[in-house]
Amino acid sequence: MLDARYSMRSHTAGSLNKATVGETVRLTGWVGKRRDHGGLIFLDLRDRSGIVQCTFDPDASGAAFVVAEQVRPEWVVMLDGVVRERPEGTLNPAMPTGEIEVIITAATVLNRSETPPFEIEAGIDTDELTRMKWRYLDIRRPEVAAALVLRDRVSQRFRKSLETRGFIEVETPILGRSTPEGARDFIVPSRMSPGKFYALPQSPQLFKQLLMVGGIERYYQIARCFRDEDLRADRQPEFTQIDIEMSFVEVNDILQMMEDVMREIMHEVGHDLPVPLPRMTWHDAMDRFGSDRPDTRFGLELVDLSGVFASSEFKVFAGALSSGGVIKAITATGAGDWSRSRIDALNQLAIDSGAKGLAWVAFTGDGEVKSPVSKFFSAEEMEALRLATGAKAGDLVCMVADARATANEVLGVLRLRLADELGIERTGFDTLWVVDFPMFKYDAGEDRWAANHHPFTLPFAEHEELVETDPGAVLSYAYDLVMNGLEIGGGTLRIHNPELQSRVLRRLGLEQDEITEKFGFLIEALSFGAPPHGGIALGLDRLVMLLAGSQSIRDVIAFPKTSSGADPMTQAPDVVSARQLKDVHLRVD
RNA sequence: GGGGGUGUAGCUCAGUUGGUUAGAGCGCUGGCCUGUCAAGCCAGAGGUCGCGGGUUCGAGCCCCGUCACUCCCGCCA
Repeated sequence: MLDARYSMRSHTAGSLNKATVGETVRLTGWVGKRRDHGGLIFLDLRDRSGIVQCTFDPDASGAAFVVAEQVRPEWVVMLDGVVRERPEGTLNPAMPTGEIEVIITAATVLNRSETPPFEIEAGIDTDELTRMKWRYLDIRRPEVAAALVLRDRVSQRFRKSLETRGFIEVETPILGRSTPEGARDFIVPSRMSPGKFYALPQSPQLFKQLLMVGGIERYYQIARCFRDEDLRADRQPEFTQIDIEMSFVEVNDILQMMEDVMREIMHEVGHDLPVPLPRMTWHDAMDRFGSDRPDTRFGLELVDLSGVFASSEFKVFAGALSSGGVIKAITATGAGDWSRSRIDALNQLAIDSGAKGLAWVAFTGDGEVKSPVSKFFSAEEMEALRLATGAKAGDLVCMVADARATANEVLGVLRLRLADELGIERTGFDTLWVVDFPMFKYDAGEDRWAANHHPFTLPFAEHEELVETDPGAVLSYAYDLVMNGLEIGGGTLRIHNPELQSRVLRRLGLEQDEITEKFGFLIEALSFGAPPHGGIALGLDRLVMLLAGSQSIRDVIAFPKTSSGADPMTQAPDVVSARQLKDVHLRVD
């Protein structure tokens, strides 16, 4: 809370209310709106705490009145005056300070201001580029400042909650080494080691594990992370993780700790989080929602129709089933009378998402059945389809016949689109765990197995031997925290056995000498009595974005970057001098 | 790397089939005004129509290229 200590002011603007009526105050801040009535001037004074109306009456001070005539928006002023109740009929209930005003007796201009490129007030609709170019002006706007305050409260509460549970904050290096796997690294040339480079951390993953080997037992850090990948509304090249690691724990310990901490965070900012949170296996999430970060605030769940069409004459269905695939469906309640072009758009979305096409049956409001494929269905199959999907008149059944993973993913994309188009309202903070992720996923493009979370994830003990023989079947002690269909955190138990760690790295296609070269320090550390350990990292930006009700993490970052990774204010990135390049032994084309 | 959207006054936008001097609201400047809070009234200033090229008698509008912003796919352990 901003207060008047250590400052030129006696009070903050937002602190004035009926209780301070009669007090003589000195305020400092920025000039907002000015309403000049000729013989009387109203001026909104804004500081971080809020806005208060200051009234300039020549009868109170002729000199102050002259100043008020001259000041313009965003000038910085110091105002002396007396708080008083507003006259009958001039109260402003829309303003927190709307019951009072300050009659100004002396006014000092501390600094002048150019006319700002956009108006400094809530609710403006200005291009983000303009706002970013003068971000310091944007930050003066109450809603931007409020987002930063919210972010501060969340991180402060995190610190407090973790500190009271015996965690200590430890800083880890920003200049680290590049390791294979994961995102593209931001790299930093080394002056003292010609031709060699540091990498900025994608996360403090290995260092926090080494802190566990170091016996710290409970660590956390509000850590900046860097990934040189393309941006999105919820992705910036640098972002902040609440990074946590614990020793001597099982999955349940970490999830319970996180739930307790999350409940305290949410409480801090005025929301209830009922714990324990629901837990859903990755397999169930994919099967029911077609996503590993399901938004469970609405239904439209996926239904398996493989049984219904087990002996289908329809070649597309029969073919999918005979090659080990499935027929799955989603019932769009209320879409039965959609136009053909609207359904065609869904079909295109399905194709773009990897399906060969969308088979659909529309049950129109007046009891008709429209479908390009129903002619291939028997009456019994049609009836079974109705039963299995629960489709009624006015509903649209969308079906995908494909490999299970493809069918799930396509319908998962479709499900979200349908929710949008059907106007399904999604409010609140829908929070759950998705657990038991597969250890590996097959990268068809590179024809190799990749880590699903990261290469340090502990596989299920009973699946260890499958690492070599059937990697796709290996499940792992990995978990994601999902809120409103967004991954806001994720973690794993870690491998603490050096042999197992080497086996996993080999599975990922690394040669032994490469493992020794790039991960030798880790394997060696594990060989010196590494405790069982695990942890989690929360995306602070995304969490605060959701809490702020924003659509973009740029809204909750003080100085964000554009989608091309540039900062329009400082013009970063920029060229450097020939001398700087020479120092770090680089030549640029 | 690919796809969609956007780019006209400081800001948000309109701009017809290609046709005279490119408009509006807000903001800004000046004037009037003692209870406004989106103050009001009057007057005024303000334009590289993102940039480059092309078609045309003539381009904000059509074509080609390019840049920027934004959303999405790829990518993001």
